[in-house]
Amino acid sequence: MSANKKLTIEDIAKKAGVSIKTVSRVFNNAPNVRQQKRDIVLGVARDLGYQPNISARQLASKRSFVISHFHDNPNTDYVSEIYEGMRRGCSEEGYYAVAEKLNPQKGSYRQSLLDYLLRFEVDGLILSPPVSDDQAVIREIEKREIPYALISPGKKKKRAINVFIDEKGAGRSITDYLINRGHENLAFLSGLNSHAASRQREAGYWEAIEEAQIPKKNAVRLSGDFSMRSGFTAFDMLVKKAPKTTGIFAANDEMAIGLIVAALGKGKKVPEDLSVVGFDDSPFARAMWPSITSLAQPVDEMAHLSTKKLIGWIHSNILEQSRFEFSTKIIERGSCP
Amino acid sequence: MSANKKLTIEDIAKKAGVSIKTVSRVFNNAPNVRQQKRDIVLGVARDLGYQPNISARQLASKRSFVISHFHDNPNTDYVSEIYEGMRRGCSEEGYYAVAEKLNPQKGSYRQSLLDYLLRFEVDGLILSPPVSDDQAVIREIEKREIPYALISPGKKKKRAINVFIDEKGAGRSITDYLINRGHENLAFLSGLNSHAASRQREAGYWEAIEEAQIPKKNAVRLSGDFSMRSGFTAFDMLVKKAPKTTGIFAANDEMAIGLIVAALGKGKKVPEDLSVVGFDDSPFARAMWPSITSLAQPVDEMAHLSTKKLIGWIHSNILEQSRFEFSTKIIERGSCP
DNA sequence: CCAACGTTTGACAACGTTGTCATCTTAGCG
DNA sequence: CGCTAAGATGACAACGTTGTCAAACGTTGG
Repeated sequence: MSANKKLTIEDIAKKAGVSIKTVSRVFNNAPNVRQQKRDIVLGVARDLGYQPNISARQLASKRSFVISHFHDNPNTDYVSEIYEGMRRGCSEEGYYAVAEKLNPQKGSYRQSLLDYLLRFEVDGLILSPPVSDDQAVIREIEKREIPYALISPGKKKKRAINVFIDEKGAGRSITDYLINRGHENLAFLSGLNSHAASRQREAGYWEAIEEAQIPKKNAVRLSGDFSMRSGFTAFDMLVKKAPKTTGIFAANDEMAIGLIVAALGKGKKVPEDLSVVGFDDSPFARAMWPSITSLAQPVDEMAHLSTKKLIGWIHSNILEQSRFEFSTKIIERGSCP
Repeated sequence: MSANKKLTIEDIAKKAGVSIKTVSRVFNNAPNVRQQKRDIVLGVARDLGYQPNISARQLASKRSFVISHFHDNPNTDYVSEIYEGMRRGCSEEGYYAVAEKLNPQKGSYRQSLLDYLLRFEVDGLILSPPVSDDQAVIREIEKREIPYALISPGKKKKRAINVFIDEKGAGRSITDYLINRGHENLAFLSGLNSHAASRQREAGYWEAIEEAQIPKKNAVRLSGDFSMRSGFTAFDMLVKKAPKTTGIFAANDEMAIGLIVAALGKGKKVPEDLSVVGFDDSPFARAMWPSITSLAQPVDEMAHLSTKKLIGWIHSNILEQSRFEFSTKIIERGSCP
């Protein structure tokens, strides 16, 4: 239990009656070790509480055991959920998780990524939106043959691990959710059009509208940019363009909050006069009052899986499966019960 | 410029005409190296673009070159600002920055910290509220003689680096700010009483009230818990207890938002009927509409300084100065212009 | 001018792993 | 039953740095 002294591979080897190299093989899941010995070594290691020394590994193997997450996303909740999933995956495999915020000024942004790759020799990379859609960055990574994973990419890449949700399906299910609750006049509040995800969510919206045979004139699209403020101003637009609207699907929670605040300010009641569904299930969706019904994606799980698969790829040097789809869930709350 | 090959200490030694040990001494700022040689070595290293290999250092010196930030704070904006400041400081000094979220279930929380310390052998620790106020945790750290820094601790510790703002002074200046704008009926919306910072901010509030000779009956205290929802419900309390109030000081931005949303819902205008000042200058203070006047603390700078001083302490094994106070600034925005 | 001491320098052995390559087993096959 | 090839194992040299200790170099005071 208590690890007083520093254990080395040699202690394990001695106690297990094998050479240090065999112990090394076991810990690296190397082939050509008899199952019997493998079990003995693992048993001894567990009993003594042995953990391989990361530095020595790095030095001898010339690998860094560092996985880095590149992002350029002002949404710190999203980013830290990814970090948490990564950290879990890394710590299970004896890797370090590092997060690097890219300088948002275009131009220098790519340069800083390249500098970073040069300096730290990472073993694997995880990219999340919007970096996961930057083809120039991806090209550089592929040129260097660094294994990488894309979280929610607009375009799935063949030589990468792609982890994503069915954005269009999610858009459909939110819209269906509103329709099932009797709303006949709907609005979609879009995010930045440059985000592929927002466009896909919108496609799902229209698909659901069509399928439910709701007249096109009873469904509108408001354009936003993912910011709270754009949700706030979208409300004025809504009043002007489609005052009869009762059900709103916002492409993220922040816009939903902005819109709700604007509506409350104008004396509308939420959800009685206006029902709103958000996207992302951010902490604010919970904290807000009224709390916000929102579609949750399992970001933590997505990051965790990316990490594990990435490490698998690094170890085996083989990319076995490149696409992993996750399912989503609508969390019912006050803004659209 | 371009680093094609891996440079080692040996390359530098050869080119500078000294032994590798001397190069090592230069890079570790070790004493007893003639200034002349020091300059030569540094010059050669700069020309060739040499960076010491972290893993080899770790292995030989038995230091980990890892600084870890322990937190248990749901406010991801705050946490990621700390991480960013740390990361900057670490990368300047060739250290790794790692963030570890403690399991918030009491009980297991301390155990997981201890497990972590055992497993990863960090060189230094940074604690932020509320962990920075957990005396049991601090005791364990001191027992192990690991250099550590406290960000905004309730109690400053002698054998630690303490980095903080003048919470009481900040409370005073917000209150003065409201008074200077002509408000004669004020309210303070408190955070959790267990947070020392909230109590200190409140002390500043009362001090300013007293000094401005505002009758005690024109100043109230509403109790909240830092959550948006508690701000929302505080508004009802305000209407009941002190309907004439026009100036509000909320102990954080989330409560300010909750209160504003409630006020807007009841037909009050912000800032015309009700002026609100928040605390923390969180991203939501900017994003909200109306945007929120808030007191900003330089969290990033505080984390950066902590990191640098911590590394200095680790290197010299001497804690030179233990207290660093930062100044704050009120960012004027829509909710109290 | 020399002894005595502090300052500077370097040779070489750690540090705890993995890579390489040689050797020893084992299983399969004629 | 012997031979071969593949599989399993181990000895030992990397990996790039710092720690240790001894040697060389300066400086000071007598």
